[in-house]
Amino acid sequence: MNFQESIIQGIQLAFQNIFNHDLPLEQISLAPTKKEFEGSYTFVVFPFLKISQTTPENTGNLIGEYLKANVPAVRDFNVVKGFLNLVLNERVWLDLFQKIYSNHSLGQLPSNGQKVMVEYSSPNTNKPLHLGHLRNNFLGYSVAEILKANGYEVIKANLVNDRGIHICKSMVAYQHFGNGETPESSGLKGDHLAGKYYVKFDIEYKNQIKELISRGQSEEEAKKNAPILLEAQEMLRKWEAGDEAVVSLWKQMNSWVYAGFDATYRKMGVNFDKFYYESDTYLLGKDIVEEGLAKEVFFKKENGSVWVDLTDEGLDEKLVLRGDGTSVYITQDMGTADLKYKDFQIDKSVYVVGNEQDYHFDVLFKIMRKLGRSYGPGLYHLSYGMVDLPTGKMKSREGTVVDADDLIQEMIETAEHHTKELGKIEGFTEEQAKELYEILGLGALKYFLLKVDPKKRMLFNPQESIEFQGYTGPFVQYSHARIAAILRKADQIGVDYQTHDFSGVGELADSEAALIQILNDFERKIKMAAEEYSPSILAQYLFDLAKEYNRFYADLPIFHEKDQAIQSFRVALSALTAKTIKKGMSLLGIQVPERM
RNA sequence: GGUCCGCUAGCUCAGCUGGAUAGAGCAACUGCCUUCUAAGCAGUAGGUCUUAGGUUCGAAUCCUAAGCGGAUCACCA
Repeated sequence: MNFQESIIQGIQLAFQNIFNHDLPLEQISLAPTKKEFEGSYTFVVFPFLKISQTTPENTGNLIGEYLKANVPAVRDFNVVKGFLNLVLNERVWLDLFQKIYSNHSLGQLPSNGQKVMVEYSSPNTNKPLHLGHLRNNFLGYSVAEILKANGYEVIKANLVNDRGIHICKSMVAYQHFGNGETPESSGLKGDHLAGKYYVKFDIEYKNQIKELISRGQSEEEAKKNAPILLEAQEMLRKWEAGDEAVVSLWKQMNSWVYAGFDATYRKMGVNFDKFYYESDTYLLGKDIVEEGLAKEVFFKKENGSVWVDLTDEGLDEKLVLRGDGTSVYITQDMGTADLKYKDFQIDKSVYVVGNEQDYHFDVLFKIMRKLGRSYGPGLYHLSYGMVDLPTGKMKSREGTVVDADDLIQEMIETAEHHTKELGKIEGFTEEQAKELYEILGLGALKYFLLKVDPKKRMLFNPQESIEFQGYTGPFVQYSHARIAAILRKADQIGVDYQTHDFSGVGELADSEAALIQILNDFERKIKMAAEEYSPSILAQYLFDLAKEYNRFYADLPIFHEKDQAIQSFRVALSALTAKTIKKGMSLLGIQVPERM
C-alpha cells in the first residue's frame, strides 16, 4: 500500500470512528495542495458536511487530528475553510524517492498484450511537406511512443496518397514545362520539384480559365473545360488503364518525391514500420460493399449506387459505392481498415488526421462497427486542429504555406544564432556544435507544436512564435544539460549517488519535497497522455518538472553542501530528474543535450 | 439551413473532468552571476473566464439560449 492509499484509508476510518459512517473509498480523493498553502495533499470536506453535521472547519480539524494520530505518513495538518491540507512525514518522501530511483524501467509500463496501429503523416506525393504536416508527424510519432510506454505493441503506419488527380496535375505540367528537369540537374529536392510543377499547373490552369472566359464562356464552364485540366483527367484515366508511358512518368516522379520525403522524415526524426500506398489500396473495399449489402447494413438505390443509412446514429445517408460501380473515398478506407487488421491483427487503430475529416471518420467507424468488426471499438480518429498563420489559413495553391524543410532549417539557424550569442560553444568541435543546433532547433519546433492540445487549432507566428526561453523545448533541454554538468562533476569528484540508502538524510527542504512529489507524477502523466492521445499533457508536465528543478537548483547548494548524505541525495535527486526529463522528452520525439 | 468544434491577461496557451484569492510563457517593469551552466531564479503589474439565464454549499468547468469565429454536410479526394 502506498502512502496515498494509506491516507485515503485513514480518512475512511476517520469517518467510521468519528461520524459512524461508512464512506466508500471511491468517494475519497486527494488533490495536490495549492502552492500558497502549507502541505502537499488536500482533502476537500465540503461534500461530506451532511455526514459530519458540523462546520467545514470542525470537520477538517476532526479528520486531521485522526489522521495525525493514526496515519504515520501524516505529520501535520491545517484547515483553511473546507480544505484539509496534509503535511507529510519526511520519511514518506524519502521512501518514495528511493522507490522511484531504483525503478529500472522508469517511464515504461509493462506490456498489456495489445497491439495498436498509429497511422500518421500520410502525405500526397504532388508537393512537399508543410507546417500542417509537421504537426501531424510530430503528433503521430509522439502518440505512438506514448502508447509504447503504456505497454502497447505499436505499428507506425504511413498511408501514402500516391495516385489521383492531384499527382496527374504535377505530371501534366511537368510534361509541358519540365524540359527533362531532374532533381540532379536542378539541385531541387524531389518533392520540391514535384511541387514546383503542381504550382505551374495551377498558374497555367488559371490562365486558361481567363482565356476561355474572355472568349465568352462562363466561369463555371471555363473551369471545367480548361485544356490542361482535361489533360490531367485524361492522364488519370490512362494511369488507371495501366498506360505504360504514364505509369513510367508516375513512377519516375514519385521516386523523386520519396527521396525528398525520406530526407525530411530523417531530419524530423520520425519513422514508420509499414508503408501503405493508395495505388495498391484504392480498389479495395468493394467486397465489403457486397458484405454490407448481404448483411443489410447497406442498401442499393434504383441507379445501382450503394448507401448506408446512418440517420439512427444522428448522421445522414452516405454513399459507399457509385452507380457505375466505382469506388469513392470511403470505399477504399473500409478496405484499408480490413487490410490493416489482416496484416497485423490489431486491437486498436489510430488515425492521425486533421479535424476537417471528422465527419468522414465518424461515418467510417460507424460503418465498421455496424459490420461487426472486432477492431471496431478500437478505432480512433486523432483529430487535430489546423495550424493557422497570422495571415489566416495556409493554402498551398496561393503560396501561403510554410514549407517544412525551410522551417526546420530556419529553426536550426536560429538555434545556432542564439547559442553563439550566449557564447556557449566553448570546447565543442564543429560537428558537436552542429549536432547541438539541430537538437535545439528541432526541439523548439516540436515542443512548440506539441505543447498545445491536439484538438485545438493553433496559431503559428513565424516572426515571434518560437522562443528559446520560458515554456519551450530548449528550456527543458537546458535543465537537462544543467543536470548533466552536475553529474559529470559528481563523477569527477567521486560523489556516490548510485546509493539507494538515504537514511542519513534528515529534514527535507520544501523544494526537495516538491520535486519528489512531481517526479512521482511521471507515470500517471504517461497514462493520462495515452488515454487522451495528448502529448501536450507530457509537454506541460516536463515544463513543470524542469521549473521545479530549477527552483531547487537555485535554492539549495549541492557541492557546497557539507553533509555528505545530503549531498549525495541532492545529486541523486538531480540524476532522477535528468532521467525523467530524458525519457519524457523522448516520448515527444525530442532529444536532450548533455551540454548546451 | 443541419451537425460538430472553439471563445480564459495586450499576445500564445494551461486549468487534473464541480472546489481555496482563475494559472504559466511571451511582451512591460524590479532585483539576483568572485559559489554547481543567468537559455536560469525571485518579484511587480495585467481578468466581468464572450453574453444572459439555470442546476447547488460552491460554476471558467455541467444544462439552456444568444453572439462571434471556424470546420463539415458532393456519385471530390
